[in-house]
Amino acid sequence: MNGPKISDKRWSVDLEKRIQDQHFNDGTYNDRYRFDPNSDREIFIIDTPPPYPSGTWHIGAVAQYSMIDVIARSQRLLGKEVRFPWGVDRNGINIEFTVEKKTGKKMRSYERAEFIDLCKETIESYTEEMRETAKRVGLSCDYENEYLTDSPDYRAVSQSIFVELFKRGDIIEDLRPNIYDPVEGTTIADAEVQRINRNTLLCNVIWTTEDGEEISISTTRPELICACGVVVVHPDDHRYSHLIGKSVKLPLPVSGRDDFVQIQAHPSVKMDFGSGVLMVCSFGDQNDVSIFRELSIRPFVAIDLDGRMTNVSGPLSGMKVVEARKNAIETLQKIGKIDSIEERTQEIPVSERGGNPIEIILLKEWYVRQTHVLGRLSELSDKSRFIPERNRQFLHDWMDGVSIDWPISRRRWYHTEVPIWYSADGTNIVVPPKGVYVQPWRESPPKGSEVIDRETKEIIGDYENLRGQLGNLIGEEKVFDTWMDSSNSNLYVSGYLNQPELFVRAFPTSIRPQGKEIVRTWLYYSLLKSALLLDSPGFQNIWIDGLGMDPWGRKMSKSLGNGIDADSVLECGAGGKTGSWKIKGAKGKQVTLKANKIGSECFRLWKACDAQVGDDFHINPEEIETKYYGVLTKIFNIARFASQFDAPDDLETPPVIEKEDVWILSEFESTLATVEQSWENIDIYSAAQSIKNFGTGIFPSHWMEMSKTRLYDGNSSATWTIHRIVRDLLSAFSPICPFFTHYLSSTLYGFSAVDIREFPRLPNGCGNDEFDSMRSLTKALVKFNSDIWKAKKEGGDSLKSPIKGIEIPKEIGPFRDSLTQMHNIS
RNA sequence: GGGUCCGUGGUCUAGGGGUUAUGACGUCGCUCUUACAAAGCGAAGAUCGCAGGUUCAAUUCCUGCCGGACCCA
Repeated sequence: MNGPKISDKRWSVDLEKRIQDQHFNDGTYNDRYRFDPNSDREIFIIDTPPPYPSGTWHIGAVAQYSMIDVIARSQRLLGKEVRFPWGVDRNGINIEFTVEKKTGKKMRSYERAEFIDLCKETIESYTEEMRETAKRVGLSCDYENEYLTDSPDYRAVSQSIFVELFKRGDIIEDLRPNIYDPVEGTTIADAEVQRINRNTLLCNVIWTTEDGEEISISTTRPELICACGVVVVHPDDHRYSHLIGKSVKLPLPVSGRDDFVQIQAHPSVKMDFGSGVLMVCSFGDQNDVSIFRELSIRPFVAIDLDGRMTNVSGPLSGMKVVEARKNAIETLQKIGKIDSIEERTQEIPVSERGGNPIEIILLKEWYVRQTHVLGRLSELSDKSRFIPERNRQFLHDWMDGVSIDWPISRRRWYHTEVPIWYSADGTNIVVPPKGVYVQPWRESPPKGSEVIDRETKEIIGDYENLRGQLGNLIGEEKVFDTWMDSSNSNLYVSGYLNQPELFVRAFPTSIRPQGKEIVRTWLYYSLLKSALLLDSPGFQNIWIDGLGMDPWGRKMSKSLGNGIDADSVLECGAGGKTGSWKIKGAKGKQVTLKANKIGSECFRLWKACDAQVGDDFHINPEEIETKYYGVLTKIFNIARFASQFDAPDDLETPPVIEKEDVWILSEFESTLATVEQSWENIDIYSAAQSIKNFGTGIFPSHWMEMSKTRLYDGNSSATWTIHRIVRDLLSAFSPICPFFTHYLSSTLYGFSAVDIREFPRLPNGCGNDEFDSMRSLTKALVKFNSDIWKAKKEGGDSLKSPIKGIEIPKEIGPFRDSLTQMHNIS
């Protein structure tokens, strides 16, 4: 017996940072966490969500990533060969907006190449910050093999998948009404539309029928009267049944079209909205689009790509939509066609990224066909396990609502290019070969490209041979929706195209961890890709976590002012610096939260212990500290206590084990079994709870107190037991607190808990046959100890003071000597 | 309007048809015991949102309502 091997008196954030520095810089990092695709072990690939760098990393997101790391480390602990990739999603309109904002110039005022360079530079600096935070929170990713979605490598895979799907006919080009953001000048997908409440003017406009009857039609979009193709009423609405079949005159002047439209019946009309008569315009909203399609009415293009009114609107032509609306109302008022105007709040669709009211515009775009595979997709997704199971519903809800194909082309720049060239006459197209990244807007097709008939999709031949017949090629200028790239992540990390041998072993990808808010996009599109390309489920496990909320249960957001920066929590307590957060609450209240020390280990422990997967979790730094820092202190001190007794050389072969130790070993074995099963089930919460309960509960409070005398006497059974338990407990705990357990296990046992590749279980010879009967004594033992503690407390005695007249219950008789000494019973 | 989840001591939370409902934080009291006061031990504190129903038995299952959060239309 010596002094404790651990010099630090307690766990601290500074110690944590020292360990981290060493961990990342002593040259062992890559060996530890590298993925070996040729390993004989079971392959476990994690489709890490590639984060989008935007300056600050939200604490809720970091919490989620730290749990993905727990999954990675726990699977390694179970002996699997884990690929935990570090990818960064860098395509997209976000970074374009950032650059526009920073420079004060809109994208289209730049040369395309120059703008792309600016985006790349800007996003690189954000990416660097993000890497640091990832390391700080302990993500054991393969940083050496980082992938970036805007790299030629990754984009080549995206483009190859596009070409593959195009050849199969699953990607088509078509002129269809599309959701369009006129301010940013690009098409967007259904999934990118958001609804916000806004005050609008509902105008009741007077229209006159061919018979001279006046009817009132309510609309919030009078500027679209010029695009009206039909006026509809509900078939059951007796007020208007006599009008069905009649014509009605448009109340505003138009040009180049008939100014009468027919009145028809349609069940989609809400009888109690306004007057119950509805004008249907191309393309006012999704309902308008479907009525046009249903009644096969020829659409009028009323709004152009710049968001201006076209010729059909007569005097409004050339005006922006908002201006045209104002003008239309004025005109209608002047000619006495306004019955009334009321202000009301209305939900209007806006683009998620730009926040601009969207329009529906007829455009030629590229689409991934999806409506035809929804049934199959649903079947395939049933083969994936959802964690938690109930979150499967989010996917089904979204799939139930999918009714149109996915438009994947965008009129932006910092994205993957649609890899297509058109022949001069437009009848043929050229596509690049597999695995080559191309930028058709500024380069010619590379060697190995193919010429395909644009209509039949038949392959005509090699570009090299046919180039003379194609005329001057026109490169496609459009790019992919970013989801088109990110929805390939699981294919990419599982080796699709680049590592075919691995891909056979590794697909479907072991696990997709993600937040529930992107089920309709990232998850859905990924599953769609796997279904179309491979007719396969895509994932074995889909782990869907809840969202990080503020301490009052509201979503954290910039606009609410209730966000918490990740670094402020991770660095809280480093160098003596404390943390303080001003958070806006409901009704203008503001609260200041304070904490002295948190750091990554405490933060991870909190997230692992505090909420079941799938539940939204409240983030309150004060609570993280008060509830979980003490747990680290406790376990730290247990290890420190153990370290003063020399560990037996052989922790594999038990000596003769005494009753007290058989008892705690039986409890420990049961804990280990639960933890192993929980790690197998990807159930972080249960694993964390079991470890915490054992490690801060009966082990120190009951067994250690009961065994102190024997430990100080150098009893071999007690010494073996304490070291075996501490050693294995640290291993089992290492996925949650890797730096903490790394430090303690290295100091005590000369190896790191994070390197264990076989889940620890107790050997034979620990009295295993008696485990069940011993474990049944726990309740009585705990009760006996509590009673004595209580009695001493009530008598005002200290715990070490002697106590008389205590009868040790028969069933815990085997522990008589230990208990007598522990409580100083005389 | 639809979906999902939630409503359990002051706060957060576990559980789940059947003894005195789990744990944590906070509160209070005691204790510096050869690991730990940035700790330990103990105590008080809950008609398990409301109203019905099923059942021998409901906090748990069902229905409705109320309240909250998120997602979607």
